[in-house]
Amino acid sequence: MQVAPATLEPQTESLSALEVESIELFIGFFKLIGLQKSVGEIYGLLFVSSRALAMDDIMTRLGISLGAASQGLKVLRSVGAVKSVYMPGDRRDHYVADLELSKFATAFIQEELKPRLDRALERIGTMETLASEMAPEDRETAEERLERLKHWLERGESMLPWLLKFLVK
Amino acid sequence: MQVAPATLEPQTESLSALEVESIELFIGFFKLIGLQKSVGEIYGLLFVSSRALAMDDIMTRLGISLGAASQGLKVLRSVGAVKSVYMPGDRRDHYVADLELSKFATAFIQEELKPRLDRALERIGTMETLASEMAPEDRETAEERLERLKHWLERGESMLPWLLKFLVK
DNA sequence: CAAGGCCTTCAATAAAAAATGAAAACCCCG
DNA sequence: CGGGGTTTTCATTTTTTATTGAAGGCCTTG
Repeated sequence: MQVAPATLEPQTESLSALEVESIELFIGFFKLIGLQKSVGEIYGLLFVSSRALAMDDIMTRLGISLGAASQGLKVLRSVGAVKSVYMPGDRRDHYVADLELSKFATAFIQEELKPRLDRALERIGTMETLASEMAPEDRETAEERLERLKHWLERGESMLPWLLKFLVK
Repeated sequence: MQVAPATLEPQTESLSALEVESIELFIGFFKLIGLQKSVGEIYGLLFVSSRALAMDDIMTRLGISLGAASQGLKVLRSVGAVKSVYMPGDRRDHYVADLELSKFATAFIQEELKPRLDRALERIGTMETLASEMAPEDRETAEERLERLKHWLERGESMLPWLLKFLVK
């Protein structure tokens, strides 16, 4: 009968100091643009890896579950932050980090920021209608403020194309 | 003896359609820059209010707790999104929304984005040292990628002053 | 300087978000 | 097709984050 290992810890092959730094860096970054920890972990690991990793490697090295790895990779693929490469003689997908960092910013701007600005501007239209039906003294305040907010949002929106151009290469 | 009200619901004076729209709009916005729901609610309410509101009013109208109102106002004061005005004959503080919307963007950039970029650039310094001690084939990959990341971050950082100038007024 | 209204704090609770892993689906290749 | 390796899905559990409200501090006022 086989004896149990000396410790009860999950046997994650330990990460190098470089990997740890990279992972922490990208966790922080990705959180900022609304992506979760496990997504940042995976990208951080791949970023400093000189070879492509299979999902299995990722789970083991990071000590995360199968589901988390699968979902994390799905997100990373969807924003183009990761691509799979063919490995002869291995049926598993292997992933490498896409180094075009601007993709994250682009995805964030186009998928988070822009839609939110559009939605807000629509909503202001609704609010202008509602405000127009109010008692005069309240109406004036509301209309002035809505106008102001609208201007500011439009200004923000007008900046996005420029911002994109600046960030992409 | 006074009879109890007919319903058991908390007697939040109901919000107008305009207020609801405003609140939803700012909840969304504030979430984007990492502020919580109750903070957005309070600002949204104040934004369309033509008179200053006491903390008590805010709690009642929004149906949130004393603590949430207090903490929400604290956050809003700290980013300058709200200011208190003096109301003769009333000991309570009364709040109005500061309409300088750019303050939110500015606070976000200076208190969230900038520090994070600085921290990331520091970290890259550490990583470069770590990379230089690696085996040649891995070292080369790591160094190239770190260089690339560094460039991109520096580029981002260089954009911040411009962005601030654009957003403020 | 005491009483009471107003506000803040913070430990406890509730709500929301993320991670887990078993079950099902999806492939290849033979 | 059929078996087995690989991946996805999703109900459950865990973790994280936000909210609550009682206790206590701070003022103002009488």
